[in-house]
Amino acid sequence: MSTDNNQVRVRFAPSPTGYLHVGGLRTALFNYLFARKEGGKFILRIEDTDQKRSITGALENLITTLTRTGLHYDEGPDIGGDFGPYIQSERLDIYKEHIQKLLDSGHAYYCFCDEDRLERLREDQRSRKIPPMYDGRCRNIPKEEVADKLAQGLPFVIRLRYPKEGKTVFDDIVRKRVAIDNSQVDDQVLIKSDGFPTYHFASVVDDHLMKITHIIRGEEWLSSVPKHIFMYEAFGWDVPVFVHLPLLLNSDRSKLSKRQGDVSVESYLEKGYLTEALINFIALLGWHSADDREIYSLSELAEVFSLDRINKAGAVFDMEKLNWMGGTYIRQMEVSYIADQARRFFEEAGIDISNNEKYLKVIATARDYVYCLSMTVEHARMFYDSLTFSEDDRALLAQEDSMRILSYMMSALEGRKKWLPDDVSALVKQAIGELGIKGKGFYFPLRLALFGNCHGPDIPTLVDILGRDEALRRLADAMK
RNA sequence: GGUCCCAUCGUCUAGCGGUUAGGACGCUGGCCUCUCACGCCGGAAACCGGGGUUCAAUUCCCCGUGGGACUACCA
Repeated sequence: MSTDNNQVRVRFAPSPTGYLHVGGLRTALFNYLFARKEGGKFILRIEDTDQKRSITGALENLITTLTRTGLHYDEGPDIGGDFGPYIQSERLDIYKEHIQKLLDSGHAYYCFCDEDRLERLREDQRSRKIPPMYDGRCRNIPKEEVADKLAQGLPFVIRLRYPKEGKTVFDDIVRKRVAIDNSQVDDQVLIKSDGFPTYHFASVVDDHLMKITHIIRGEEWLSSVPKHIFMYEAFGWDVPVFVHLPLLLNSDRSKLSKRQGDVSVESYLEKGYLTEALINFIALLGWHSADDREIYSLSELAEVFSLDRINKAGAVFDMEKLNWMGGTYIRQMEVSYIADQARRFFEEAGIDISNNEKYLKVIATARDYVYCLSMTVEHARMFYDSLTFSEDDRALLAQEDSMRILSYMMSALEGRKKWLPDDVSALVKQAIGELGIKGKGFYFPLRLALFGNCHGPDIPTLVDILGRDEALRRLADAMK
């Protein structure tokens, strides 16, 4: 597994919080697409440096979900790679080694302030309307005093000694040139009192060691870039290319959150949105090709994707359009593929689909009505469960014309064992002619008897799916 | 509050000085059809405001307004 020096290497670095956020999926997707487009490597790294938030099973779930969406990575915790380990909690020694360098060079310092003091400090600053920031109390403690406190076993954190003068100017592929005053940048905690690194420190160290060339992540990180650049330079490392993606938004334009609907990829998968549709939809949030085309497979996206067509403005996650795309995909894919994907939903619902020929026909019909696979079950029930009629339904079926239609159809169907759709079609025409009942007057009672609803597929399709015997049974039932 | 980012139909977006401002979702009219759905055809719908620059601004610059993000020993 050799890597040449200018090969693109990107990473998706989620923290295992229990589920994969759709915003995370978008970030993963753009990283994946860029890697594929450039013939580079896509790496999965787990950022589990917050012990308080670590959740058991979250890692496995994350990997399963990512794999299900087809975003296969080249290196990661479960498959390894040349730059592991790929889980930050397993890299503590590496961080320890690197923080010492920063300590030695004076780019970082020990801080013994406890959280109470920090909290009071922030409160005071807020009330005085000044930006809440560390006041630098421990910035210049003499070496001997530090050694003494350490020897006493006092709890400490390690902070970045960030310069307060000047400004940091950097380039971002999406934002172009960004300038931030150094006075606005805090002395970020790099190592927490539990010995774990914070995001800022761990990601800089890991991105360098893993030879990451492009950091593609959400816009919420934009304002912390100066801290990161400062660390790269303190270590004497090359600074990677930054690509800050526009945020995914709720319909009220706030950052997409759990409170306003489903944000977990799993929940969409559970409802049976096709991963192809979900990926395609997500790809169009913040990125667009030069032409008007909108339907792309994952591999097609990888061919046309480019960073310079990423938008700046946040994008509202619009369920209506997702649903449209879901339906479009379900109709566009092979029936057999949809049938395979939908199978588990039928099994969960306890519907016997062992008759595969029938099942395929049911799916072929149901897919015109749905945008996710779980919906096919509801549209298929009429073909499997026995029908129930409302009072109004009963009243319609009991009408004299209805009875004439049903008994006519019954005796006709009984007359022959094998009925092809064309034959049923001809029979229907004949019935209409002989009974002198046409249009809805004819079709509604008949469809109600066969399907349990006046609205739905045409009669030949219904008979074809049900089969002659079941159709007869239903006609008889409806006449009771 | 401070800093940073952003701004074309309701939503996702095309546009990179001169266009009847294009497409998609949704909405809507029609066609297909016994109905529903699918599908097809059409319609309404946008350049946040004010200054500049320019022969010419949706497009470039500035200010304003609005929205968002960040402002933790969370990521």
